[in-house]
Amino acid sequence: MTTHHNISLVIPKSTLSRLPLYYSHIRKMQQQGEKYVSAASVAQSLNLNPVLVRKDLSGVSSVEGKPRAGFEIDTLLNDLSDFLGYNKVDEAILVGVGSLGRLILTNTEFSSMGLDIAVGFDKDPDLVGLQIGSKYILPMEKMESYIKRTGVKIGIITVPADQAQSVCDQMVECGILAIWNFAFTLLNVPKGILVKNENLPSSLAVLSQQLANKLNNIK
Amino acid sequence: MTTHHNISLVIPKSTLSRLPLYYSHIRKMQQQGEKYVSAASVAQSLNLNPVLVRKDLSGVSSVEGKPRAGFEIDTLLNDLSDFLGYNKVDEAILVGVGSLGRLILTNTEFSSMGLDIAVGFDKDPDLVGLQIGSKYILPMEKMESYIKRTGVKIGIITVPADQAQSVCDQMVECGILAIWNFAFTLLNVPKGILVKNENLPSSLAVLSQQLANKLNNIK
DNA sequence: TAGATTGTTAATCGATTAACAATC
DNA sequence: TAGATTGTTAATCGATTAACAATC
Repeated sequence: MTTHHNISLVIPKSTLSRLPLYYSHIRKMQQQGEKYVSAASVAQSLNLNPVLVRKDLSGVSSVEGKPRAGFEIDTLLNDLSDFLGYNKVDEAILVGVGSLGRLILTNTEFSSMGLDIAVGFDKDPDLVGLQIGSKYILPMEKMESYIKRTGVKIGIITVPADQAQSVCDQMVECGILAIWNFAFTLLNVPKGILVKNENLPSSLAVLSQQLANKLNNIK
Repeated sequence: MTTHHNISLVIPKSTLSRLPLYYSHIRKMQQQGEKYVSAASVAQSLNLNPVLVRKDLSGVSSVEGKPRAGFEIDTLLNDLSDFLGYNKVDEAILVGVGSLGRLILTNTEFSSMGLDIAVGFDKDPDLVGLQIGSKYILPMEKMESYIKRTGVKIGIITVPADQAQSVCDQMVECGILAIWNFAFTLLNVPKGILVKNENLPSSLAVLSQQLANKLNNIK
């Protein structure tokens, strides 16, 4: 007996972070004309433990996989994109239109993944009014009314570290519920507000320390 | 009895990824003229469990913290930057001088964290020969000889996903040992090669799914 | 001294992996 | 049928948290 139809199934974060990888890999197979895909083959291609992939997929697939064959690709991709919210678009705002902010604003990939960054905000008057890609830059003073009017729930922070907390506070005050933080600082938020930190220095630390250990032959 | 002097102490990845945060927070306190810092206060400022911070710090500090006072800031910062390799500079090369590649190439923060990106490589002849910030762009054909001549061990991949594996293979072939991958794809590498993936779509998936759950009141 | 803070040991929690029966 | 693949249950592993004695 299996539990299906992802209703109220709690999917762990770790699984969630692998789903986009599965999606893009399986998408590629679909484009190559494949009709079926097995968890086993996905595991092999992505260098993951097969049990892990089976468990992940069985958590999101609306139908059981068929022994020997695997999953029907069309159905599985549909379930994955449903699950990842690629089918319904979330709006977001971005604050801090420096080089990183610009990069994110103009990246078209996000929209295919269900995130539409509606506008950018910046305090620099020289930037205000400009159009970056197809996105307008508004002054910080308009953020509050914008959030309240549109009900947007996701905020992206790409300001320097020392301004991040204050931007964050403003966002939360106005009703933002989820924050994607690219500033190198941890944010203090009230309980219930979601924060995802994108922390390059931390990643770098892990990598270079591991390399140092390796070179020192400290297993 | 305490175990100290981080000699061959294995520090878990999770700890490692928090150290840069500690460093930058404690650095700030130093600049404000503080002499001592307690694990407890760091924990509170960064919204972390105090036991976690104590354990992390006791793993890297060369001296014991003093009950009631905490750690002497100067010593602790020194230990942290030693540990994180901020004192000795690692060289790296970057392949793929698109907008993200450029951003990383010109980011001066990395050099203060012990990573010096020496040159960029790109296959686009229009980019080759250019100087981005202070860094030169070389043609892909020169990568092999560059790596072999300089003995550089870290490679940064900022090419599109469909070219990432081939760039990775070339790097490994030439002797790169650690790869920082910004392309949205998992890389296949021989055992023993370190890879750190910087995966924005995965982060986004986690965040937006959590938000969706929250909005649906599915606890 | 009293109490804040330390470092350690044990308990808990969550995610991954191993083992295995079921099935096309 | 035989064997590849499935989904599940139990074991393992690693990281976080709780409890506590030691100390300035």
